[in-house]
Amino acid sequence: MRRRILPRSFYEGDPREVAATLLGKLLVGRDGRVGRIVEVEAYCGADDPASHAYRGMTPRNATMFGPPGHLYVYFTYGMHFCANVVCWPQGVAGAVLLRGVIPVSGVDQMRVSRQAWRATPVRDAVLTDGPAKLCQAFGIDLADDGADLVKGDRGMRVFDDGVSTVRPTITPRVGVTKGAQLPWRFHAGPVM
DNA sequence: GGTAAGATCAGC
DNA sequence: CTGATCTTACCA
Repeated sequence: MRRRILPRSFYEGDPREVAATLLGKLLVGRDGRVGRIVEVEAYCGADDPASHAYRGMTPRNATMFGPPGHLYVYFTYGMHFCANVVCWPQGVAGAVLLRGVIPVSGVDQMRVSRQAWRATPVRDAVLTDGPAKLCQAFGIDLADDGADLVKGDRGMRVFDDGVSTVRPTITPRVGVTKGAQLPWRFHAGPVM
């Protein structure tokens, strides 16, 4: 089926709704890298103690307060990048963390990117199944913070190719200590 | 100026 | 389960 860029309006709503509907969509990156989004988490800004935006705007999280449909990328644990899709209207912080994709194409390039600096081989099964892993695989770093996913100004876009997903599995978020009980993680089962 | 925690990952 | 690795935010 034909690929259609998700419009800006897709991202203007509540991160929890955007997260649920983002499952099954295609993350299209540079060098032909494409992945189907199968795991995401919603972060609800001022309403969410686990959100980087819970206590207001800082230099790091400023992108989250900007217009929706942009990428919010942050650096953490001294070595990893994580990528989010900015939601809600400009001025209201909220985002969806991209936690996992299934490679659709450009797998060779993903392997190369993931293998860099590593001595032992990276198994395909764990190529893009984590927020920092998919950033590595797609070559996403701080230079992509603020990238427009609708215009594709930095080669990153999100498409809908009409593929249907099964009902998402909903669980508490991974790796958070505050708001740990909130069921804001959405995981796709098999994608057809 | 000091420091604790962090939306993680890989290896044992 | 632990080590790696360092930025950020918060407190004094």
